[in-house]
Amino acid sequence: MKQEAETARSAPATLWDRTRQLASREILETALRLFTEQGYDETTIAQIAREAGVSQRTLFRYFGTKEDLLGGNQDRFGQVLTDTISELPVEVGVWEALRAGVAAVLALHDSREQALERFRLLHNTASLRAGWLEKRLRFQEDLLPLIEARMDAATGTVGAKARAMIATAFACLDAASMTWVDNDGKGDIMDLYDECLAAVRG
Amino acid sequence: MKQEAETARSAPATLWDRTRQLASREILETALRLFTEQGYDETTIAQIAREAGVSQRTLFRYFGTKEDLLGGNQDRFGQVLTDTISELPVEVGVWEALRAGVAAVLALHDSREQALERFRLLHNTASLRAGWLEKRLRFQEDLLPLIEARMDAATGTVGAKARAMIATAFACLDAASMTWVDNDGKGDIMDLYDECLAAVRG
DNA sequence: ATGCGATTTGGCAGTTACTGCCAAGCAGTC
DNA sequence: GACTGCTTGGCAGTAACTGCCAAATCGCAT
Repeated sequence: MKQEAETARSAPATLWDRTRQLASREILETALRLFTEQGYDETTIAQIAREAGVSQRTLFRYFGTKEDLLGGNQDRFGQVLTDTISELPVEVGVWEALRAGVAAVLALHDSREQALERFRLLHNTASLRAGWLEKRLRFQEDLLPLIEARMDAATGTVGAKARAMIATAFACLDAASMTWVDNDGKGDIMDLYDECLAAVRG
Repeated sequence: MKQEAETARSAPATLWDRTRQLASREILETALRLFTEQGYDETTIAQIAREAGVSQRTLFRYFGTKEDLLGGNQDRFGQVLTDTISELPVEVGVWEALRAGVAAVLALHDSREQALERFRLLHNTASLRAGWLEKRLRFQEDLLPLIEARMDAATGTVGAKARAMIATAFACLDAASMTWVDNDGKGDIMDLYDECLAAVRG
């Protein structure tokens, strides 16, 4: 759980780790292929396991839930988000900080095409949307102290305001990515984000 | 599906309907009691059915999913939301319209205590939050045309901006209700909502 | 009140995601 | 080559949910 740092590319140490890595990739690719081919809900774990050549039990050991099979492990998003913002100097305002966080997360995708495919899958599958929104809510809560620190703690309900601002940033990201998908990936998401935020802030 | 209008209080027509109504209430109350007593995830359908004196199969015929057992059928929220906003004159601005919609939905709760209990359950149960957020997203999409109509269609990406504004309103409602629950229901939610929106649009 | 037709109910089996348990297999070490 | 220990696979079980069929129940006409 710890040695899979950044160095894992060239020194797989033991054969075991190498096999693990291989199996992991095989499963992930199979899953993603099937998801895009026939849809998320229509693809069963049994099918993925069968086509990837492993048992269901093993599959669940690699990826705890069906959602984890989407790849680009989403817990990392939260990590990058908080890291990015916490590394910013305190002089940076709330909105700039949030924008930087959003940009950092978006930069995590390998390619424009991959991002588009993921967003499309996400926006078109109810069960996925639900899980994603829930996970994101947790990220928002993690961000709370970081954002509160950048507000003048004069007035009383700082928590509520900070929550609202964070949630608004994500709301703009949602609106931007939805529109982006609707336009088949034309233009830049961050531009759309800025446009959305501008519309909200009057 | 149609005769359960507003008149159903005193004229249950046939015995069947009366029995149905009774069973429905019995199931709902049992479910809500168990949910608040031992938590949503820890309560099984089997237990609810057993304690309500019906078979699981029948329970699922009354309420299609476990979430439906929360009561205050949430599809009605979306209805009230769109109805309220669509009945407003076009001169009313976007933010006022959204505020009116939010207020109307909040007014749907029977009592402050009931609202508090529901919000508490919602905010403390991950699986419920996920489902609720998803459902809400659909409401937001339904609202889109209504809100777009109130914007000057001058600039290009009206859809994105409208989505962002709608989502922001809900974001503020979220922040407000969360804070409200944290404070054990002290104060008025709409006041918190206004505060949040002010902070965002600051 | 009796019987008929329509509806509701309950039980049973099956599906899907997911977990615990235990035995068999295989990498790495001596 | 035998031993140690991680990994794997199979099996059973759970929880939400659905389809199917037979039995109980209701409403109504006779």
